[in-house]
Parts: sequence; structure tokens; C-alpha cells
Amino acid sequence: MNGRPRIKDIAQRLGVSPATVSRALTGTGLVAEPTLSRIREAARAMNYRPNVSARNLRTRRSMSVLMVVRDIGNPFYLEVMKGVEQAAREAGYSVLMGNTESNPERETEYFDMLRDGHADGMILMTGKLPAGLDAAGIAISDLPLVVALETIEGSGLPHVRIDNLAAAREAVRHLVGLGHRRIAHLTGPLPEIMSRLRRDGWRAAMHDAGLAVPEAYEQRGDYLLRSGQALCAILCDLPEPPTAIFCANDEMAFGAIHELRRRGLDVPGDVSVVGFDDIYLSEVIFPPLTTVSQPRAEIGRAAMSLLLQVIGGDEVAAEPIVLPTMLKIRGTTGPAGTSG
Amino acid sequence: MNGRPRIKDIAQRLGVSPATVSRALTGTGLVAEPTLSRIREAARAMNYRPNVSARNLRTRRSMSVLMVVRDIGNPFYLEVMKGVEQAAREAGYSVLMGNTESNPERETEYFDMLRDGHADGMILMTGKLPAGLDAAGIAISDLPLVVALETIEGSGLPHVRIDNLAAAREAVRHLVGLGHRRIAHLTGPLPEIMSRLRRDGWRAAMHDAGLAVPEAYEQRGDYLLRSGQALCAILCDLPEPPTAIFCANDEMAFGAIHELRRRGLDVPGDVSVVGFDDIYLSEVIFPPLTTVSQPRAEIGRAAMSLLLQVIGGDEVAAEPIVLPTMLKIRGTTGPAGTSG
DNA sequence: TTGAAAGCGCTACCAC
DNA sequence: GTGGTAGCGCTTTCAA
Repeated sequence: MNGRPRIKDIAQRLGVSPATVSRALTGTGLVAEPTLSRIREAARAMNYRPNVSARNLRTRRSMSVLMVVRDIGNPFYLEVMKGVEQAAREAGYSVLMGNTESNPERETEYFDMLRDGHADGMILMTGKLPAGLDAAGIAISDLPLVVALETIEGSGLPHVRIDNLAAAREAVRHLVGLGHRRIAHLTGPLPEIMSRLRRDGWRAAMHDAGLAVPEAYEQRGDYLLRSGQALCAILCDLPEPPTAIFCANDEMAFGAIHELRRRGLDVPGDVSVVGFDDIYLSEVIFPPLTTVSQPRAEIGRAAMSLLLQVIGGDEVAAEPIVLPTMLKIRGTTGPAGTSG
Repeated sequence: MNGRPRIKDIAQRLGVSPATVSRALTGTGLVAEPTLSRIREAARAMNYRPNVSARNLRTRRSMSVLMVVRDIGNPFYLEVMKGVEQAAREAGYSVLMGNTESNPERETEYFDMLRDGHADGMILMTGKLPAGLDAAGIAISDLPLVVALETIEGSGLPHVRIDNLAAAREAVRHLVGLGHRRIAHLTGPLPEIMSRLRRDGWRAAMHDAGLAVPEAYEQRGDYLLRSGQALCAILCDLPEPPTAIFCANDEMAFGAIHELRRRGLDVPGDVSVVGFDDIYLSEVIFPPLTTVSQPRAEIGRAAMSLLLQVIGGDEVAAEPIVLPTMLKIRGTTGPAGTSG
């Protein structure tokens, strides 16, 4: 009686077998009504809690999943996580957060956690798989994996994402519609497919409008604020600076706006800026940011549902799930100036 | 050989006992050098990973901790989490995130997770303990608990926090120094000690400066953006509106600034605003927010270190650990107008 | 409908 | 140093 009660303690107290107690408490087995309520009653009275390690060992499941992101410091993931957590909770799962910081070693580490029983499945929000998985004789497609936000080319894994190209195209079309002709783009890290898609969307929209795409108008960034700021400075120093900048994410857009202001330029009076992601506070900065909004919580929920199917061994559609985006037209975009 | 290898498989392959393999792999026991490297080699070759459930069951530890916050959607916690995670990783622990959403039921749930072996300890960043713990015969002080950011009065738990009162006082003193005399305050939820301390810091600074504190200058908020906006509107409509507003957190400060702008008032030309927390993007909004910066990552690290001590059964100082804050004077505060 | 008992995979005790 | 082995607490056959 010292310490927490075990199933055995309940069984002894009630004069039944541990097996019966287990069945009653898990709700699976058939247990006669009087016994059932007696056991439940006793469990509550004794403040019983099943030991998860023992249960997990026996059932070979951990009832938790891993959500792995590039940078846990990025608030963008928060709402996605909320969606994941919600769907997970409903299914009785816990969510473990993994942070790779784009460190390959840590990516591998999370794959290890899958193998050692820490988690039953994993939602990857990183753009790539750790190297050396094949070498280790591990077939990706056999692992309970789901990819969200990003795309891992050729992996054949279930995906949940948005149509990055179409969304970027629409955003740039909005600028074109405002009369802008000199529209620049700050890209994300181009090795990644997501950055390339957004860039291609920008190019496509420019092409649609019959506009030139000077090489200098495509500046390569890394999604961070500082790069938005620095690249914007480069654009401003061009002989023919752009009148509008489409940024591959909101952070870079903030950085760009910061730099424009620093130079005494008005947004959107002199230069229009469009972001991507609609992160926390985008709506609240001044002027509020025009940006592409992703259904973040939805993405999280969908990814978790998909993962539950994978874990459950169900067949999962090969087609990626594509969720709709919305262009939020707010205060950082306006008509092109007469000089544009 | 089908499926993942067990310790037994390695043992058989090498003709040693499972006990030796376990000792070699955990690094604890004394194992002779030749055996040691043979085992390590075989483990790597066979791609062995220990089963955590089995290990946890046996060792009665989970090697993970729970970090419980009020609202996982609040970016403020991100950097704290980073600190926690870092310290945890160094000690070989994983971090589980808990989100109470101020729901008492969920608070209890996380305490349950402590009991069922999900975690070895818990860092509370919520302002209170769930009700009914005593009723359940659980002595708080026996639980491996640490409180960070917040304060749980009379709990006798180890704490890591900042000096909220002094920090608030300093922030308001800064406004006084700029010549402001009509300084209002948007509070957090006042049942909570942290909100009260910040409020008291404001009052103290006003008192220090011999300034009046009209009742209407203390507006009660809830840390959310909307409340900052709404309460700021009330202040603006006062017969004698304030020339400066000290907000109990940055989100409310953003809301207030938003409202001031909406009314065509200039920040800081017409009204100065000070926040608290120095959240993500505070530096980047325009003008950048003057605010009290907390050493978030430090707080997380310190809390985790403290928790490790508690888990390890060490004596922990009864005195709370108080980390220093810094007033970041940026763009939203300026001299009081001549009318002020 | 219930009980007996095996065993999930590991660690740690006790021998040698 | 190493091996044998008990057992962590639970679920789940198999029998009754």
C-alpha cells in the first residue's frame, strides 16, 4: 500500500483477478456489470493510474506521436501544433515536439525515437529526410510517417500541404492588378522545394502579365528576418528598384518593411510588400501585412488524422491532401506610384 | 531476426549474456574492454535500439519531463521552451509540452501524467495548482514540481522567475522620466499574482513620483490583444486621457497601439506605450516597442536545472531564483507633449 | 464471465 | 568481469 496502487492491489482488495481489473479498466473485454462498477469504483477510490511504461511495453504502442519541425522558435508552427494536438488528444495520443534546427544529426535522432518506441508515428515538417536511412536498411515507406507543410520529393509519403505555387501566383497577380510592373521576390532557401514553388509562382504570375523578370529581382534568402532586411537593401540600391516585393514568408516581409522604413520609404506609398504565412501579429503590425494565409490548424489536424490512419495500418491515398490558402489583402499593398 | 533486434539477439550472436550486453550499452557496469567494443560494434551493425518502454518500466523512470503552459499558442513560451529543451537534452531528457488553456480539467490531466509514469517531473508555467489535489491525498511538496515565470503562492515549490514588481516600476519610472504625468496601466487578469505585481509596480512608481492614480487609469485586461485594444479605447474616451500607457504584456501593448493608430493618434508623439515581455517581433513592429525584456531562455534553462535537482532528490533552496530583466527602450516611448 | 499464467524487453541483483 | 535470473506492471491468450 506504500506508493501508488497497482492493478494487483485493486484485484486483491476486491477479490478478483488482475485480468478482470485490467479488462474492466481498459473497457475492452467483457466484464459483468456488477463487477465492472465495483472495479471502477475501487480504482477511483484508490486513485489508481495505470503505469504507461508497463502498458506500452505490453501493447507495443506508446500512444504518442512526434511532430518534428525545423525551428521550434518559429511561431508559425504553434498553430499547426495546436491542430495536431487537438486531433491527437481526441484519439488519446500525446504529442512530442521535435526540433531539428536543420541539424542532420538531430533529424536522425527523431527517427531513432520512432524505433525505440518513444512514438508510434511522426509528422515531419522538415523538408528532407536524414541521410543514411537507406544505408541502415530502413525502408521509408514502411515507417509511420506523414509530411506536412513541406514536401519530400520522391518519398512516396502521405502529404498534407497547400498549393504553394498557385498561392504565390495569386499574391503576385494581386500586385500586378494594382498596377505594379517592377515586382521583386525574396526567396526562401532554394534547395528546398517549397521555396522553389513560391518562386515559380512569382515567375508564373510575372509571365502571365508579360512582365520582365530581371535576374536581380530574384534575391535568395533564408526565411529569416535579417535576410529580408539585407536583401531589401540590395533591391533598393538597384538602378531600377522594384515598386513591389513579394516575400517567401512573413518574417522576411517584416525585415523588408523595416529596411524600407529605415530608408524613409513609405509602405505601401512607395513600395508594396506581400508576405506569405500570415503569422501571428501580421495583422497587428502597422500597416497590417498583406499576406497569404495558410489554414495552419487545419493542416495540423489533417496531418494527425492521416498519421492515425497510417498507424492504424489503413491504406492511405497516394494523392497529397491540398488545403486551400487565402490571400489576405491588408495594408502593405497599394497602387503602384506614377513613377512605377 | 524478424523485426527489430533485442538485447537477447545481440547476446546470442556474441555468445555473451544479456546482462553483459545491457551493461555494455548503458555504460554503467564494468565490462572488459574487448567485450565492450565487440558488443558496441554488434549493436551498431544490427542497428539496435533499446526499447524505452521496457527500460522505463524497469528503471521506473521515463527520462522525460512535462512543461505545462497556459496557452501553447502564445509565442512567448517558445523561447522558454527552447531553454528548457536545451537543458533537458543535455541531461538526456525529452520535453513534453502541456497546454492547459486555463482548463482545470486539463491541469489535473498533467498531474495524472506525472503519476502514470509519463514524466519524471513537471515545470509549471501556469499560475495555479489544480483543485482537488489535497483531496486526492497528494502532497504537493512531494511531487517533482518546479514553477517558472509564474508564482504559486504558498505552495512552497521551487520557483524561477523575475522580479515583476521591480521591473514594472522601472518601466513606469522611465515614462515619468520622459515627463509623463498621466500614466495609465492595462493589467493582466488580477486574480493572478503576476498581474498584481506588475500593477503594484506601476502604482509604486506613480507613488514614487508623487503622481495621482485615478481609478479609471487602471484598466483590467486579460493579456490578450483584443483587450488591449478595447481598454485603450476606454482610456482615450476619458475626459483626461493618459499620455502614456504601461501594459502588463506586449500583446496588449500591440492592441493599444493599434487602437491609438485607428484614432489617428501618433505613437509616441501623442501617446507613449510600454509593454512587458519583449516577445517575438516586438523589435520589428513600427515603431519598435519599448518593453521589459525577460531572459526567457535563461528562465527555461534554470527551471530545468532546478527540476533535475528535484528529480535527483537533492535539496533545493527554498529561495526562489530571481533572474534579471532589462528595460528595452525603443520607439514607442517619447517625451510627454506640452499638453501632458 | 472470470482466472491462471505467460511474457513484453530490459535492468539489477546475486552468484561465481 | 560475467552469467543466471527475477521481476518492473500490465495485457492477453488459453482454460475453465
